[in-house]
Amino acid sequence: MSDLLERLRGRGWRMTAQRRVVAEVLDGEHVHLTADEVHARAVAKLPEISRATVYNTLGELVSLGEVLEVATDKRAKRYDPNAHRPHHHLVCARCGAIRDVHPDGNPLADLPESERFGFMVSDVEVTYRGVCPNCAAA
Amino acid sequence: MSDLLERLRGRGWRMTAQRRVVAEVLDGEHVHLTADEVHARAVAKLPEISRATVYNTLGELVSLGEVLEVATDKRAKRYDPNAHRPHHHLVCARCGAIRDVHPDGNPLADLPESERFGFMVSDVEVTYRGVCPNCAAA
DNA sequence: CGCCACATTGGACTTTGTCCAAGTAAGGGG
DNA sequence: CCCCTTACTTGGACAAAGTCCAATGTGGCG
Ligand SMILES: [Mn+2]
Ligand SMILES: [Mn+2]
Ligand SMILES: [Zn+2]
Ligand SMILES: [Zn+2]
Repeated sequence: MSDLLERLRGRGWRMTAQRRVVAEVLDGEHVHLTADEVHARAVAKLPEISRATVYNTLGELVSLGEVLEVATDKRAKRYDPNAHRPHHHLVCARCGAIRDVHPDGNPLADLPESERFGFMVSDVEVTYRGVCPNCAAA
Repeated sequence: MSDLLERLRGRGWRMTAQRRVVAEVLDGEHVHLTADEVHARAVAKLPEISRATVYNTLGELVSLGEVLEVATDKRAKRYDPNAHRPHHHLVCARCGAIRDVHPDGNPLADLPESERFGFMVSDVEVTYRGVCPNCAAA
């Protein structure tokens, strides 16, 4: 994630403690946190960071394409730092656990012309739902 | 949609003016309204209907499987009365217009065992995004 | 018709997110 | 190395979306 910090510096961002902490929180595999979860973890490292700054920073990262917004649950938006490798999501319907997945095939190609209604279709988001091994065992 | 009212009566629902109005509002093709939009249209037909009743009724319809919740935008949930024919959605990124679509192929089959992480995968939701003809013209 | 379990209501409350005016500090120029 | 400019941060007010509840109303059976 320090490459992210490099890229941001390159884009003229001022490097603040707050932005460094948000970037740190968004590091790792299968990370799909809500804004408030990001804030809670950021506060653990930098107690005075505000909710507004977390929202601002996440919004900026999204508009730079460094982080994706995903709508896997129907409540809060989740922020996905894995923006550079296209992927989809597998969500546990019971506990909400989220995994990145890489299905075969190209769902864009599966949408025939007759089903496009004149739209310029550019993107597709696929969410698989099921029950994770943990929840199935319980 | 009067088949819906029949089915509900069969399930022991009391037939109230409010429930009839909500069912009426949810009639038609490509209908994907937010709860507040449902409420606004219901009020036009029955001015004293409350927001709480609209939320209650929508929730009941969803848990009976008569209506689907879809999360095509990242703001309010949308309610989809087309619950009995499986389909996916095509959304305009500019104006939010939503169309039902029926892609070829079965995306569930495209998720290899090695990408299932032990989940029992039962469902998949596909959202295509693009620009509708109207917005492209403007 | 009368009853009562179920349904509806309005408002308070929660969650998620946005906005703003005032204060703070990054970092380039001197 | 310090100062100044300007971008950044902050807390709190506000808004939108949704939940909950005690009081009230009513569908439909007997
Ligand atoms: Mn992801
Ligand atoms: Mn639909
Ligand atoms: Zn689970
Ligand atoms: Zn459009």
